Amino acid sequence: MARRRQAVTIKHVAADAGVSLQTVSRVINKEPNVRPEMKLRVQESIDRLGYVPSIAAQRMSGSRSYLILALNDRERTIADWRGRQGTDWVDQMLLGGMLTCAEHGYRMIIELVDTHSDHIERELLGAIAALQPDGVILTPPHSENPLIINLLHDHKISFARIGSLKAGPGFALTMDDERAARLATEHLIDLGHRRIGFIAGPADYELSAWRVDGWRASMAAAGLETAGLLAQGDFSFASGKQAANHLLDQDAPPSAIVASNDQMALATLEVGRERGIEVPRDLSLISFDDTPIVRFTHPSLTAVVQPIAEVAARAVELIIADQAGREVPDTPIVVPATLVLRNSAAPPRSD
Amino acid sequence: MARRRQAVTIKHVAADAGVSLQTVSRVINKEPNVRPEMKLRVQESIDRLGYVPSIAAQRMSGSRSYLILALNDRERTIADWRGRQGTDWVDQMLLGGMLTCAEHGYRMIIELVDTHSDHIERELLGAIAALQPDGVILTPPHSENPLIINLLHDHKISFARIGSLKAGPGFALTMDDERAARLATEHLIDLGHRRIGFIAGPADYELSAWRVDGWRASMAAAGLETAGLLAQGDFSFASGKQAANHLLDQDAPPSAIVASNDQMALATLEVGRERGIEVPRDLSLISFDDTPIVRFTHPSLTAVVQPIAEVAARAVELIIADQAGREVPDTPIVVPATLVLRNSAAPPRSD
DNA sequence: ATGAAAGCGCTAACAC
DNA sequence: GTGTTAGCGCTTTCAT
Repeated sequence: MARRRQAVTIKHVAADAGVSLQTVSRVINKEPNVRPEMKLRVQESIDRLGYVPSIAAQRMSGSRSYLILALNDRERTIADWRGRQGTDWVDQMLLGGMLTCAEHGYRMIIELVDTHSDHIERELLGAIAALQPDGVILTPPHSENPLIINLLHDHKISFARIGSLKAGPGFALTMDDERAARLATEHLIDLGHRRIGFIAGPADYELSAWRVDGWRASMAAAGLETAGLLAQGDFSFASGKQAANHLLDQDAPPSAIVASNDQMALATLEVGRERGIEVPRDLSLISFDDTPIVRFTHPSLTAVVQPIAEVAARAVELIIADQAGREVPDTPIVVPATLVLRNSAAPPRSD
Repeated sequence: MARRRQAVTIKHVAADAGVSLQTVSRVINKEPNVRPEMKLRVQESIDRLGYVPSIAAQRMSGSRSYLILALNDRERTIADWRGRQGTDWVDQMLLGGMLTCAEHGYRMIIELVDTHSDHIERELLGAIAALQPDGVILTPPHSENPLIINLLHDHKISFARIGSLKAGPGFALTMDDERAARLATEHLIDLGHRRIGFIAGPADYELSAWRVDGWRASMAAAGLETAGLLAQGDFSFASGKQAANHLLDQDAPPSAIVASNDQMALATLEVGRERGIEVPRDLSLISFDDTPIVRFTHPSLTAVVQPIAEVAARAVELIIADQAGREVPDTPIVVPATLVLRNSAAPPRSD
């Protein structure tokens, strides 16, 4: 409504310090070719006047926008928010990403995009045109979407791909899902389990396959069968119930199950309850994600912890380093997941 | 790094449609004085070219920034994120706020500010200067902070105060905490409780007092004592334990307790467990907030549900309406909290 | 109803 | 090392 102009502009600072706009600009952007005393004088004026550069104006004249976009899947994110099941993926992204942004004078903006929509391109172009972000963070299931990757690459926008191993444009960051699945599986093997079931995530998440790979690898290394022990889920509670029932309906049901996410683990817990199977006495259970609620279920769940905040922080650092023209590694950054032991995994019943 | 210019600008559209910049601008901003046919022609060019206005440029020339800032308390928000206790305040703000923003072509940016710091003013001015937001949403405990309110008012920025009843600059929105506390208290009274304890929140949150008021009012209306039944907490788990112990140490301990937030309710539950007091058999418990975890505790908690998403959505609508010069109500918007019954409240033991 | 010109705050390119 | 100039993409005036 109100005609709002910047109260203190670079002009005011320049006048106050008795220098040219350019010199002020140089000080702001920490550019060379300013005598220390000049720099000091300008900085004093800036502080005294409380001057803060306008991002819009900076962006207009072709410099950075100091904005980093974090892309998340619209459908799933909204469903998580609505469902209020404690999924704190976005919060952890903000914790790691936003705080790291702030350290460098950047801001992070959460942006939701449709996975399956064909106007994903239009959506993204719209966001880019409107905001002109300096960088973009891709999260599963978008991290290896060729449409998005090419678009970002063509626009010469720095971007990070969380949950990806692929080389190519953009920085890959991974929590090493394959290793995480091995961690979980091996823990169960160590406890004495021989038949360990696995509930997989949906195929449009690359990490789903990696987790299955990890489980397969551990089983193979221990000389254990996997036939009939893999069930397909889609990360939803309903699919988890179906998968758990499928596994437990077998003639030789598993004595332990690893679920690819918390919702499906919760579903497995409920299926157990329905069937009179007690966890962990009759069935051991390990989940992926370690969202808050799994600490409050009965029993609390042994789980794979995803270091989302840490990964988001690293992603932001990579983008900013790239923006600054600094060298960035071109191999995937690995921030390994860990296993937290709680009360849902125990040795199998010796019957 | 890369010199990134807008791919498609208003100029391209103007050229493509064979009209002046001004006409395109008018179409974009839905201004009057454009013949329908012109409008159509321009719109076609816009669609074909995939043109999206640059927020930075719009902002530069003195119009809106289409940015709304959601201010949250830095310390508490970060603690919540780190603690991973399932607090989903920010998520619910995003759910209601961001989606409503999107409907109107706005974006929401989460901003953290220090409550107690004296550079709160500098911080806020910095955010305003850098981002030039069209609106700001204040959340407790900032909703009635005179420093912030005056600053925003002086800058003629539309703002909403969530969890406030005060008239004055900015739009007040409330979940009617007083009524919510009555709801909880009366439910316990209806169950037959006579001695109902209350664990209050910290004084720097206005809503803390309102909740106490509600409890007092209900108790008084039912002719019940409140002496010795009020304990002070600060929303932390630790303070909740202390408060619960204090209440239960009395000669005539309460048979029911209302806690001003989930953490303190959880703490009360734990204190009960430590003292061999079973909920709800020996002690009924109602919590405020209804964050995800209280559905998974044993027993699950009867709780006051805060319609945060709804309030955030309304706040955004008010700001946008104000921006558009539309009339906005100057009385507080009330989005009442509700009570969800679970398993932590039952009739008192008849001993 | 439409167009032309001026300028928003800042930086890049080029002078000095 | 520092200043000057010319835009960036858009919305305001103000003409027509």
